[in-house]
Amino acid sequence: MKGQPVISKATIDRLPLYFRTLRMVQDEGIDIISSDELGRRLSITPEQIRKDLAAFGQFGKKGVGYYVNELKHRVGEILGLDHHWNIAIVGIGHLGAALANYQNFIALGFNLVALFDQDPKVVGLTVNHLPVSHISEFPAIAQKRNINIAILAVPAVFAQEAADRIIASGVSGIWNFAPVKLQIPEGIHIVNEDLSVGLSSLSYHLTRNL
Amino acid sequence: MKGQPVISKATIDRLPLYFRTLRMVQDEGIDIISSDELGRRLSITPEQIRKDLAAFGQFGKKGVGYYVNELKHRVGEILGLDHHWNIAIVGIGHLGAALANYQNFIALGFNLVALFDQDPKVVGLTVNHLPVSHISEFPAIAQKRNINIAILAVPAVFAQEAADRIIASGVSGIWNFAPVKLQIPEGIHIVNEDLSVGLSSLSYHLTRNL
DNA sequence: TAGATTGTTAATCGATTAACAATC
DNA sequence: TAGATTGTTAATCGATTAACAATC
Repeated sequence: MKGQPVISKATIDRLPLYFRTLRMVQDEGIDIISSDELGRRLSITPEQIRKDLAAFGQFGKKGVGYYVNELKHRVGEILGLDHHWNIAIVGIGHLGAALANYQNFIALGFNLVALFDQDPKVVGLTVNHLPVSHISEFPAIAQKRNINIAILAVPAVFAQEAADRIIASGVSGIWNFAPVKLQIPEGIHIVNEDLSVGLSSLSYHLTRNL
Repeated sequence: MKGQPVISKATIDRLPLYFRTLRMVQDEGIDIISSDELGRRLSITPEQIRKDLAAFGQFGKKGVGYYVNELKHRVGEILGLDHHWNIAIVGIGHLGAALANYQNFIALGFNLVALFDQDPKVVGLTVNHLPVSHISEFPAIAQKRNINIAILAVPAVFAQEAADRIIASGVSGIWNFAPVKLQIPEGIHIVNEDLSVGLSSLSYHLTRNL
C-alpha cells in the first residue's frame, strides 16, 4: 500500500514473460539485450517493453541495452518472486495433483508446503512427497507453515466455501481454477485461471475461419 | 473470414462467462434475466454486458430483459460451441493427463478424441478411456478423427517442434500450455494458457500489500 | 399507463504506438 | 565521433462508462 503510481494490469501480466525470457537469454550466455531483441522473442513491440519497464525505473543504458542479469533480478523483485511465497493446494483431484507436480512453480521460487482435500479417500495420500491433509486442518497448518497463497482446484460447487475457509485462516492470495466468480472481501487478492475461456475463444476464432 | 466488424478480445473473453452463468441461471429455473442481474453475478457492469451482446445482434426485450434459454443458445452459437470440435492432447504428463480428465470440456461440447506422447513408457497407456498414441501417428490420426484443436502440454523445449507437427497435419487451433512463445504461421489460431503469469501477478500484488 | 430495461450514441478513460531528445 | 538504443512526451487508438431515447 505504498503511494506508488498505478501500473496497468496489462503491464503486470507482461512482466512474467520478460522474466522468463531474460532467464532463457541468460542461459544462452547473453549478457546484454536490447528492447528490440526482447520484443522480437516475445512478439511485443520494443516501445511497449521500454514503457513497461520505465514504469518501475531506469534499468537500461542508452545506446547499449539492458544487462540481462541485472534486469532479470529487478523484474523478479518487482514481481515479488524473491519472497519465496509458501503455497498450498486445496483440492487434490486430477488438476490439483497435476499442479502439485508442476515444476515451473519451483523454478519461480514458490514453495509448495501443503495439500488439502475433503475426500477421506484422498487424505493421507502422498503427492509429490507431500501428504494430503484434510481441509479441516487448513487453519492450523496455514498458520504453522505460513501459507501465503492457496491454489483452489476444487469443483465449482465447493469453491466458495473453500475460499471462505482459506480467507478466514488469514491467507490473502487465491489462485482460483474453479469456474465460478467468487465473492471475496476487500484486501484479498484473487486471480482467476479460467480454463474454459481459452478453449472457447479458440472455438470462436475457428468458427469464423471455416 | 466473413466481413464482420472486429470484436474486441475483451468482449470475446467475456462471452464464455456469460454462457456459463446463463447455464447456471437456467439450472436454477430462471427464464428471464436482466443485464443488471447477470452483471451482479459476474461483477461486470450491465452496460458492459449490453454492449458486448449488442455487437452480435439484438437479443433482449426492452423493459423485460433476456430470455435465458434463447440467449444461452445464441451465445453458444457465437462461440461456436455448437460445432462439437474434436480435440487432442499432445503431451500426457501430469498436466496433460489432468486435462484428459477435465469434465468441463465435455460440458462445453468438445470431444476429446486422441492423446499423444513421445515417451514409449506412456504410449499405450489408457487415460480416461482413451489410448495414448505415439506422436508420430499424429498426422494419420488427426485426419481420421478430424481433429480441430490440439492441446499442447509438452515441456517447453519440445513445444515448438510439436506445434510444427500439429500445424503440418492441418490442425489450425492450438491451446498452448507450454511456457514459450511459439512461432506460428498465418491462419493458425493459438491461445496461450500461461500458468506462470497468474501466479506471478498474485505475487506482485501480495508484495505491495505487506 | 407507469415502470423497467434494452440498444445505442457520446464522453471518458486507459493503453498502445509513434516520435524524438538524451546519451552511452 | 557516429551509430545505437534508451526513456519520455505527444498522438492515436481502443475499450469502458455514462446517458438516454426507444419500447416492452
